[in-house]
Amino acid sequence: METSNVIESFSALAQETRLAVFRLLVRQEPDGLAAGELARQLSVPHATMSAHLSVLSRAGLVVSRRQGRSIIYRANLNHMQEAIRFLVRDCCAGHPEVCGPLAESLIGYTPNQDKE
Amino acid sequence: METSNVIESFSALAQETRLAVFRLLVRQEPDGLAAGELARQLSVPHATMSAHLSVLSRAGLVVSRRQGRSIIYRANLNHMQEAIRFLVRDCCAGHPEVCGPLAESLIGYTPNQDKE
DNA sequence: TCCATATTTCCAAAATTATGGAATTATTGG
DNA sequence: CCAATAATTCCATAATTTTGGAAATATGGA
Repeated sequence: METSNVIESFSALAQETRLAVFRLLVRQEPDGLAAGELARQLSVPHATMSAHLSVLSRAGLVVSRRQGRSIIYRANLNHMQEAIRFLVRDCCAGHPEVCGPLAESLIGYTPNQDKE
Repeated sequence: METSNVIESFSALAQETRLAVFRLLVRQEPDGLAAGELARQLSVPHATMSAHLSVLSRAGLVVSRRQGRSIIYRANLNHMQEAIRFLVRDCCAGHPEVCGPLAESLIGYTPNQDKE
């Protein structure tokens, strides 16, 4: 992933509604959610939600497909994976004391822990 | 890490100069770099760099200490680690097909690979 | 075809962020 | 104390982002 896309992706997630949308879509995988349903669940006007979805979409963080009258949005987990990889590479570069614990926490990961 | 700080951190990194500053500081660990040196190396006016550093600092991504006339900035790797952990938790939640490969690439990490 | 539903596009106002010269605040050396 | 160096703060301008009502576009069913 090149830095211009990294910036676009961080910028997309650096907004309350959009971060909430992305997190919600991750939890809805692999089904996704319709645009209107996202607007309703997050109490955001249609036009505003549409603008946010287009930002997330341009960044590559979500993908959409039409299904009847609705447009279903899904989180693009591969893209997120690439973004994380970018951060890890820069962050760990020569600093295994950071990388190590991260890797451990990934290995020991169990889906049940959901605390902040 | 709470979502407000996550947003602040992403927002801080979602800007060309600031992302460059952070990456440079990671490579300079653990010595850090003076504010003026950062401005010079990245060809940014002092006042502008100072504003960017204060954004990174407020987000917790960098820390600073005075040394004589200079103020030395360092990357806060622990903070970055927390930010990555947040992403991974949301991204992997119930999706080991994403989490697994990430963990592998962390385990198999060697500092020499530096491709984009 | 006509109507209801789902979304997006248009557009303009409000809010936030970025920029950088000039002034101000610290620190060190003579 | 004074001059030089290093940074930050002040402040105004420019640029970008966010917001959401109203209009336009697309789809499916009667």
